[in-house]
Amino acid sequence: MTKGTYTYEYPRPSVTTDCVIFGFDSDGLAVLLIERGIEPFKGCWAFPGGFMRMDEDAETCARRELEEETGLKADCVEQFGTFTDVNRDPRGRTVTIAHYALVKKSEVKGADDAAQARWFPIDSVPSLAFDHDRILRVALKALKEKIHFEPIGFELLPEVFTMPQLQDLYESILEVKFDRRNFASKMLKLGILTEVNDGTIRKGTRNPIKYSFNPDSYSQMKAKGFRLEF
Amino acid sequence: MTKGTYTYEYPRPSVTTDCVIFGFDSDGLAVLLIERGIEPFKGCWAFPGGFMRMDEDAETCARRELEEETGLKADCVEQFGTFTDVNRDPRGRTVTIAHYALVKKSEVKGADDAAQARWFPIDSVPSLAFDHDRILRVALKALKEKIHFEPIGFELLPEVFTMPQLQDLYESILEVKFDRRNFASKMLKLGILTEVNDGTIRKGTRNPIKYSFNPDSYSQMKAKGFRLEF
DNA sequence: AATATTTTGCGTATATTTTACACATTGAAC
DNA sequence: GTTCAATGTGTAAAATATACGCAAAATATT
Repeated sequence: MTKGTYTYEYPRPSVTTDCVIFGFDSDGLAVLLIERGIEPFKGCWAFPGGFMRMDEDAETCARRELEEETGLKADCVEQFGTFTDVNRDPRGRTVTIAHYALVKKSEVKGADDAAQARWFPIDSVPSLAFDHDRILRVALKALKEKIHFEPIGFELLPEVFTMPQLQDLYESILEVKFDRRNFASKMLKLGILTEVNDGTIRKGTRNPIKYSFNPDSYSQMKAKGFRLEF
Repeated sequence: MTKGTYTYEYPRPSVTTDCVIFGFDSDGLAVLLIERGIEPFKGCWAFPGGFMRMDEDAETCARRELEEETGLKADCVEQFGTFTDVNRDPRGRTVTIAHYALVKKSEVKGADDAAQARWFPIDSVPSLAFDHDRILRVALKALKEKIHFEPIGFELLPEVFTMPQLQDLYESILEVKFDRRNFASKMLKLGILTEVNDGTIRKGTRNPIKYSFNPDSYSQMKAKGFRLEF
């Protein structure tokens, strides 16, 4: 990106993207934050993000910033809102197109590359820079609504997972408790899970059955029209 | 808005808002379009919209442009997506924050003030300027999803309406047919409708009962937590 | 004017879905 | 070894959704 002088007849706001990165493991839902090294809000935690280039669209920008700042490549990146408050950035008028990214925390290695990146459990997120507190609230709301219609949950789990893990995930995101048996039967009835035989013989019921998400069944199901209610 | 010279170190896209205006009457769902008087896309139909000022947020901008170009003041204006394709505007890099506005078509008088504004039934919309075809598709999808959770439908009806009208509205937006009796009982059971006594004595069943939306009951219901499924 | 048709409200029977819940098995904890 | 917690399976009851009949009167038809 070339620094120089760009002149316009009317003033223009800066356009940035921000990325709310959701991860999930046995400790529940978490978000990846970056500690700001410079003013404003130096030392505060914030979402990775940055200025949109003239030759990239918003999602491309969000993915680029995500990788630059955290080393992560997410499969699922989606915009959920644009934040335009006049005073949201003390440096000057800036609008940000906010995205969420869903990553398999189990596969994340590079997150530690960026020394100042850290996962925070969703209920232990500190006060954030700019209007990022508000952005996080909206992101969570968007995630909750989205999981009712699309199986985004599977983006957050390892390739192979168990029914209790899947239930934990839904319960973490939706902040409700389900009956174990009803959840399992409902989920299996959807027909988008494939039982994984990893060679080991399941002796007791104590060690759970392993499943993987079946994208083919899902596309079929989607084509027919369906409901994914929880 | 002052014209002049504004210089930045990095290039910036223009930021606009666009407004997909939905209206409803006995002919079904419709959108209000503006015929473009200048290039590019001169003579094409498009959504009202324009450049965001430095002292207004996106929703304020959308409302302002809406009023300037159509004379309408909508109660309900909400952003549903930001469109950022690199080549979406031939004049230069522009991102637009798209909103939908819901207006009571029965109360619209000023729409004809703008000579080149016209309502189009939703299934007779011509090919639009810029990427507005795509924006309309996304707007309709957003509307469909939204009506499942919030009673936005009432923004589109007159203050006083009948059950068949309400059903027509839901059927127009969701593109499905409901059983008349089941729809009515479901809707009444929500407890957000108030029967309106307009003095006239209802003799036959042929002339329908008049209702109005009760915002108080709705807020109560919302506070308790609820589902608005159709 | 007489008759047929459509529109509206109300209520009920049936199918489907959701919810609540008990027990047997076995790994883990002590 | 004994206790505890985690997992899989199935069933009965409750709630909800669906399908549909009937009567009254305005409107359309002849």
